[in-house]
Amino acid sequence: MKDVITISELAKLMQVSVHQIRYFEEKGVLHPAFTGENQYRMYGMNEVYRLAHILLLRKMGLSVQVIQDCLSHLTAEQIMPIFRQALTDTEAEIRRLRDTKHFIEKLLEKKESISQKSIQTEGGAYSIIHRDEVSLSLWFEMQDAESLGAQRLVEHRGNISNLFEADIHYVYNDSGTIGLYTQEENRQSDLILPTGSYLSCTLFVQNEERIAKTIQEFYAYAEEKGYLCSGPLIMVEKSYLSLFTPDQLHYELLSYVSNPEAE
DNA sequence: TTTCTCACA
DNA sequence: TGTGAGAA
Repeated sequence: MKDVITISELAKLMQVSVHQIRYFEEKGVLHPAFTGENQYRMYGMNEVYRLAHILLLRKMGLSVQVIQDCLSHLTAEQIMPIFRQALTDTEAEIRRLRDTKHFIEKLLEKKESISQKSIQTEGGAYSIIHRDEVSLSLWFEMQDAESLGAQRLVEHRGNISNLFEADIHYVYNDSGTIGLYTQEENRQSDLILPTGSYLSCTLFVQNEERIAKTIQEFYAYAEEKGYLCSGPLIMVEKSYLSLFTPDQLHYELLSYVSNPEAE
């Protein structure tokens, strides 16, 4: 009696699916020790080790084709660069996951900080906040808020990575144009928002038409409270916050205030 | 239970 | 690179 096991026993032993074992066979990397009269595949210790190796290499991200090469004809010298590449790819994957982790942390942080915001009015939640210096790079300029469409995004794509994952700053210039700025690491700085106090209004709106009205209300509020606003009006779009309320757009209006102690 | 095949993500 | 379903 030969010391062999069936495919389902092998699958259970190595914690893979029966399907997967047959798939490896189809690709030529793992063959049964022999096939019984009933056409059942039977596997021995050699195959157990072979499968263990295959699974290790799969874990390293190698394709089944490359695994086949490694386990058949390649020399140790030929295998080394393949493993070095696997290391490089793994490091890239770790960076990607770390970025995703940072994004999720930021998401939760922002959500919580907004929930705690003060003075709720009809138009939005107003507060005076301190902001550290922010360096922005110009993405592109447009004539008015309505001219931002999908076509426009496609035109200017490429200049920017991870669109909509980061804050997008709309800066209203005196000339009437609107500059779209992003906060990109190691890019040239086109606009510096100085450190200091800002009047902030966070708003969640169903449609964009509401925004123009809110901007008026924003300045009316500042005047009523006696705040001296200077510099351009900045509107920060936080599209990722819509993950919490998909039917609403999330913005923060900001204006530098030179007398935060007013009121 | 296992095999094979086809469709599908 | 696998998975799911169905028939034998």
